[in-house]
Amino acid sequence: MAQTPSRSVTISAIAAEAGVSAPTVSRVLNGRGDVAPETRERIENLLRARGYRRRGSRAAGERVGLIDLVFNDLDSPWAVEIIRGVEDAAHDMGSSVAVSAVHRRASSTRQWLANVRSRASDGAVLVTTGLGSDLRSELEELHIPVVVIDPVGLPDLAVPTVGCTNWAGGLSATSHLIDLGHRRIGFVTGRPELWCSRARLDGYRAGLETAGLDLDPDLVVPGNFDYESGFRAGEQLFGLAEPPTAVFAASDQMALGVYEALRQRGLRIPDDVSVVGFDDLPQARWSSPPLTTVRQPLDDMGRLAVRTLRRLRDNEEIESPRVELATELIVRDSTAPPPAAAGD
Amino acid sequence: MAQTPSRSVTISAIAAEAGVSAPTVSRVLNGRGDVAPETRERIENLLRARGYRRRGSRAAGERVGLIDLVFNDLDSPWAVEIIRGVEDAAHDMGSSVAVSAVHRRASSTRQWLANVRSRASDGAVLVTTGLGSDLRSELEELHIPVVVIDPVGLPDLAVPTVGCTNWAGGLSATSHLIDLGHRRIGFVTGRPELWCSRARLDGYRAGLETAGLDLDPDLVVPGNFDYESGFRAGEQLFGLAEPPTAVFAASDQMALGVYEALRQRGLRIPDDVSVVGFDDLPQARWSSPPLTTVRQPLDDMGRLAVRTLRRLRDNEEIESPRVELATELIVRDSTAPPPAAAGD
DNA sequence: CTGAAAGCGCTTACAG
DNA sequence: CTGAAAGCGCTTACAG
Repeated sequence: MAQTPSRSVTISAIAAEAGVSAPTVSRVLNGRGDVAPETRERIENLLRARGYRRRGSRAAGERVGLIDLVFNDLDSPWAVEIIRGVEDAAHDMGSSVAVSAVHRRASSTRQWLANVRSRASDGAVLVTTGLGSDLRSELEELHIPVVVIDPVGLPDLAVPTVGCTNWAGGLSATSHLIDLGHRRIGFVTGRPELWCSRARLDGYRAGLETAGLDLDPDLVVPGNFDYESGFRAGEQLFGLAEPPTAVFAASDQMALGVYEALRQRGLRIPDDVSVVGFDDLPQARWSSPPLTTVRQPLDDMGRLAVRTLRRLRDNEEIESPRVELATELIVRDSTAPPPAAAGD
Repeated sequence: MAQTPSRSVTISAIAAEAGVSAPTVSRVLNGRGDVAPETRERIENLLRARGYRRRGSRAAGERVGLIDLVFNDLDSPWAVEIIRGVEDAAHDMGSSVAVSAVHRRASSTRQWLANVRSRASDGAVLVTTGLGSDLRSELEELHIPVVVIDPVGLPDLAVPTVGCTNWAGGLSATSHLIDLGHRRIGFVTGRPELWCSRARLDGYRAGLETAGLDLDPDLVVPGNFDYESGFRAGEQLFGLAEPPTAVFAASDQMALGVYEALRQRGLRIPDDVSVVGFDDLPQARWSSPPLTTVRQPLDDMGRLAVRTLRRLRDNEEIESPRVELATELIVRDSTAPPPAAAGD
């Protein structure tokens, strides 16, 4: 897993290997027009294969002072949390953070890679929601160390990954509701194809099991982490003949959707129904009532990712390719004993 | 206002001016120890005065492909909105965005400047909440073009600034409530030292005046844009003998604080009280009920800032040192006719 | 503590 | 379309 030192991947090295002169390679790099198509292709392949990166007059092992932080897109409500952590840790080592979103625009990734190559950086932190493994291999070709932050939890051991304990989080949220006296607890799932969704669901199951409760399949409704899906799930749950007295949503966004569904039905939180989320975005604190939720330490995950990047750069050992930080239940005002039990 | 081309601010130029050799300047730049203190100081001053920036083997006018985006800190709930816009526009011109927070840590700014100098960038977008004009002048010394995004609205003509129409926004929110039939409308102010707060307040005043309503000083309570201050303002307003039927808060955060104050008093939105915010953060859409608010086009402001930066770089004309983008009232579910008027 | 010399990585005319 | 030569911005030994 040690990075190829890439000491001598210079223009002239590439030129020698390609059997051309340095200026020709330079022309290819700078997109000048007048290079024979086949020469260009040969050189381009070589550049990729050898992981060429512009080094200007910098010394071989010198730091650039820049770390790439790559998102799929910047709509994710937790993006800032991660940015903050990454910026903070990077700042401590005198680096800046280049934030990019590679999105939908497919051409985008290509262009972005060209840009990364020309301006160089000391490493990349990828925030994946299925951020293409193709991107990862392309970056590998640039011989830039890569760490993946994975709030959605796809375990991939080919690359160091930072995540959080989704299962334990799901368990603690469920246990909290059970401890309050709830017996019918709804669950709104995350996107089923993501591992974190399964882990949270399994945590919910484990919580019920521990308490000797049966899982009622009607109470598990699918969501995709979005507000809207939470809203629809809420409508479905409270349209049931025997609705739950509490809902655990696998994201804060969905929990807020449940809030709105409850409000529209005239149900009060937590008097009539308790709600728990997952993430602890700032919004959780500012919702009305403030949301009880499972905190995912996104900023710490960002910090750890940067520190891991540094170890990779320095060729130090990485303890484990996958590190999970602890989640923590944050109890606020959206949970209370169920109405029936209140009279007990 | 045209930027000094800084064509020839090279190490050897500085060396010549300082009466030393190039290697000595290089040593100062790289923080090597063995330079006489007074030589070092002389060179450092010169570097600053001439705006030296490392250029490696890049050609004179060549782009670095990096834009700095500087926040005071990354807690501001609108930070991502701006990041998204800046990233988008930068991406379109093949640049990356280096996001930094200079915060409380005072040493920070110095170190950050050193880093900017060594890695270079094509320009800087500062997001100010009173981001020191000292920082701005330091950046000027680096001869990096600077544009200020100012969601809080300090007009400063020394530097190109992008803002939004705070006054018009305040007016439209107030008129909306009046049109619904409200006559007692509370206002929660922003931080009084910021211009945007005054502009929004004046928009509120103008709205009342247009409708021939008197301003009741009891209905104007101070806030500081934060959630907590909104909560306290809500408590104060609804502790009045004659409370308002609607509240216009100068930020979404404060509007959400008002939500919570109302919930705790058992008052319903919009049935009992209408609430309007300002900003249109994503949270506004996800609050319960979804918040009617004045949209501040933060992403567009970011995009415009980048485009202005490019014009500065290319020495093109800037139409105006201060551009204000239009705000827009977004009507959602937190506003309705007042309870009394409902029976009319 | 400082400079003359050599060298590195890259680009820019120029010539064919 | 390509290369030999010159040159630029910077750094690294080396010598004093």
